[in-house]
Amino acid sequence: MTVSNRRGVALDRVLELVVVLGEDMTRSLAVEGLTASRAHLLWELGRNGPSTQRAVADSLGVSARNVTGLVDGLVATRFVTREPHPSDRRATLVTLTEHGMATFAQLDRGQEELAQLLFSSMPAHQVDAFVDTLDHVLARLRDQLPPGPAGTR
Amino acid sequence: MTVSNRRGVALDRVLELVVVLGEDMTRSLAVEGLTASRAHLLWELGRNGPSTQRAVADSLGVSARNVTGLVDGLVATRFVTREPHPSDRRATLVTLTEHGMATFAQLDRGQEELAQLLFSSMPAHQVDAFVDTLDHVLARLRDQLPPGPAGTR
DNA sequence: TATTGTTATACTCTATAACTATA
DNA sequence: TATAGTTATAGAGTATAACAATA
Repeated sequence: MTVSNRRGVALDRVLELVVVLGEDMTRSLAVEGLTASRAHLLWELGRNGPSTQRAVADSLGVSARNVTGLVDGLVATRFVTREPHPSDRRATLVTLTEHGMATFAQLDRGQEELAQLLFSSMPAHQVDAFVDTLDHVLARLRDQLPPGPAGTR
Repeated sequence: MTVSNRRGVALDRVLELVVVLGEDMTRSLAVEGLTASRAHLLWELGRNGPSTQRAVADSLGVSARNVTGLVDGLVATRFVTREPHPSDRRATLVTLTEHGMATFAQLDRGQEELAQLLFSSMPAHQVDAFVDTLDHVLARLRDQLPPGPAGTR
């Protein structure tokens, strides 16, 4: 441990959680044939329905060019299709295929299962206290952050 | 929120923390002229001292080829140098420059400051309870994980 | 023979800038 | 004139495989 006091230990644990959770999700997604970025896009489509690439770029907080590449990849792997926009011939509506919708549902179920795995054996009051502490930490982080644009969500 | 119950909320907060903390660290590192991967390498050197690329590859859990590239980048930006290994002429010792050492010290200080920012206004018992909960969550995640190699730390 | 690090090659994610088609 | 999405170009991170130098 680099920081030896109580608060340093807390931060160390948080950073460890970031690493372990990231590895866990990357592994799960790879099984579905997805990368983290593509899964994020798929997730937005599952929540918002068919979307223009512009809307996707804004919600993910990445460049339009990047979205072109991500959609190319998801089209090649049959998760989404590009459909014509009904009223704007410049735009395309990125749309989940059956496979894409099924995968979205599966990711959603996986998240529920993960929540159960992590917290099911914990008493409600402890979960609530944990959430309160996380809210506190998130508020501190946001206070420090620049008021810039940054991807929503 | 996709999961509406108490435990789903807890997981949502954790995932949010992962995102926000990741953005915060990426921003801080960019100021120093580092990427996350290069900072990770620099961190290992700061903790372990001069190391062969093979040792670095093992501690980061990445390929030897990747380390060649990361070290190339850190050499170009003057954070490290490649020094001959005293007894093995195949190997190089990746070594922090003065600038690299100063940057490592600064990252270390930054982590302490972050710990203070996040937890200083919190009573000790709450910090302890938070750490206990994180330990519980980490244990659950590890139980589920494959016993594979994976990068340490 | 085995190991260290490189070159060769390839894929993903990311960005900016220039350009086409359409609003 | 402004917007949606593509092509062109570029850099970082990642990987495997083949290879050279050395152990």
